[in-house]
Amino acid sequence: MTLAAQIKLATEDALKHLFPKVDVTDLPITVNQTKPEFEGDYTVVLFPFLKALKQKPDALGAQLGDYLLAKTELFTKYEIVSGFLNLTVRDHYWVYFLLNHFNDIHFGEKPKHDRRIMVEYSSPNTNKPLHFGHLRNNFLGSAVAGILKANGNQVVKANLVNDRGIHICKSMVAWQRYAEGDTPERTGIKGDHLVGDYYVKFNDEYKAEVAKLVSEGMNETVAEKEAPIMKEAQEMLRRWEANDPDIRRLWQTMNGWVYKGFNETYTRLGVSFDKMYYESETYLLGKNIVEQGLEKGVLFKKEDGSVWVDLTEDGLDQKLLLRGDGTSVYMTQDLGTAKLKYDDFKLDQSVYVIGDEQNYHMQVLKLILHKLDEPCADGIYHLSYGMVELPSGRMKSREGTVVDADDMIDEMIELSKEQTEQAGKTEGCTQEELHKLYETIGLGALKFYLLRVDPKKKMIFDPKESIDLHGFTATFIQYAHARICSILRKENIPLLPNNTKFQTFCQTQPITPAEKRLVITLEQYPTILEDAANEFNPSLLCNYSFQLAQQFNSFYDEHSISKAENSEKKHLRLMLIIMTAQILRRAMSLLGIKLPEKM
RNA sequence: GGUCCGGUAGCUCAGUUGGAUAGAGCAUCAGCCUUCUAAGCUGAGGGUCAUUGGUUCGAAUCCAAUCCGGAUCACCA
Repeated sequence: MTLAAQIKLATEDALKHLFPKVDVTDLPITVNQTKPEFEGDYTVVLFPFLKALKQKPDALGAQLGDYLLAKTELFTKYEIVSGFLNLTVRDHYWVYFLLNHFNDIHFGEKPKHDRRIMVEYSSPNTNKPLHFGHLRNNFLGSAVAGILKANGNQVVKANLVNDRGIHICKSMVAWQRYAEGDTPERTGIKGDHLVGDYYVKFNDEYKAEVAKLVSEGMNETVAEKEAPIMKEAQEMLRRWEANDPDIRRLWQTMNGWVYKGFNETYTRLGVSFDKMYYESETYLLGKNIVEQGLEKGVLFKKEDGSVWVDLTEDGLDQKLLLRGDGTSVYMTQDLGTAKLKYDDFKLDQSVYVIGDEQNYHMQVLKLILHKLDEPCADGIYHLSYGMVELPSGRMKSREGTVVDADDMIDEMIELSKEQTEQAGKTEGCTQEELHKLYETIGLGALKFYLLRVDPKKKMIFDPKESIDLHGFTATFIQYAHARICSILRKENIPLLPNNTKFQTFCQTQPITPAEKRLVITLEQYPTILEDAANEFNPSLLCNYSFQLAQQFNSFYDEHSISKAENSEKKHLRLMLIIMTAQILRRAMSLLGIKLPEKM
């Protein structure tokens, strides 16, 4: 149990004993870290108790403080400052905390239990390469999966690939028309980029054809439907759905190129999946659910035969689920896929990492499943994140303003190379080591940059101002870690200290403020890790790790480890930095960020 | 128009189950490498927490209204 939680319990216990006639169970007990300008480590806020207990702050604080001092071993003294009870924690506590945990690799993590959670993320379209916005999605999904796993959950990482539909046919049509048989092998272009180029080509051509028709006097909306290349794409979709072997073969070939490209990118990003779903295999699902809904009377049919759900009672509109001709819409297949996932893995929770533009869609999805009494409904959670925008506004592939994911990775690695060389840190390293280091720093910076802000906030990225490698960055954390490793390389670590000597030691020689700040932060890691899982929010780990690294740097500046005053002090400090490095490494690894031993 | 999300330092963001004088990073300025890695440390300046009202011992945080920005409300996916 964390210290804050212990203090809370002790306070509750104290109130019960001191005021046996008052029901104190509902009183809110707030335990905070004491502000640096006051003496003490943790603070109990007294105000909420005053009315119920009919007490003055000073009197109550004194009673509480005396009780806590007498009944627990935790504190050495207390101070009451205008309604706040500031408690000073015994140095013993911190020393024993370190002794117990400094070498525990899984500190803060929970043992495995059988709650099953699926995290669906990435979910690319196979008509174009991944862009900057996809990076946020991939890092978020991957990080959340890691965080949930560290909290003991059984996690299934899933990717639902959008591999069919009119947009895919557009790339195919353009390739048929203009590529003259070009392949990734022949052109040397990465498969997803090659296909993406033809998607762009389609749009250019389409625009030209529409313009031509309009110049010939056709109404624009009509022209948009009549453009020959669009009709070709629609015809191709019909043939695809009718299982035309030629079209299916082309489709498989081109998707194969894209997957090869995606896999290269995924490997570089360090993201992976346990289960792949393909829309070409799921897009017909959901009809039976709709039919059952009709039988139950939850859904209704209109005159033209189309099937709807009425959500007006929930403050929403009516929503179409099957067209008049019996074909599905997007929502229909999502209903089916939700059930499929649930049946495949017996999920307790199903997390969808999808942009906030689909908030409404996800709300409706969950609502409909509830109305249909589908057991998968309860577990659905939409991890909604804001778009990554450019200073000029949203990225638009048609206007060529997208920042390509592969380019971005290359740029970050190049940037870290420049900065490493500039800092003169390349000496004594092999080319291979340096290559690895640049990748670690570049990718780390990219991931941290995208994960450090609250997922639900949209973020603005200015490509002209490259991502910083100073301050609140992965580089800062990596650097602190490398410094620790450097010390540990030079020091022999006596793993079993003499306990009695240690006890005398920490009674006679108090730990310093810098040491205490560091160990207090170490002690809070379990709480942060748990919060990150509860809120599906990796940015909590970014903030925490940065704070920890910052505190290590101050500590490092103030105290020498190798030249500590005596061997006990040295040992204490070694435990401190070993544990710091370990937590940094674990926390960052959950986010997919590696920490080098030298940089 | 309905619904949802956001508005905190020049910029990017923490802080929102109500707690002490609102915090970081970047940028600006001033210091610190003969000493375990200066990608670092220490300090300074910088705020009407969008606005107004309410709730109370106490509000950036809760409630109401207003203003600004964004998303969404398709027989598209």
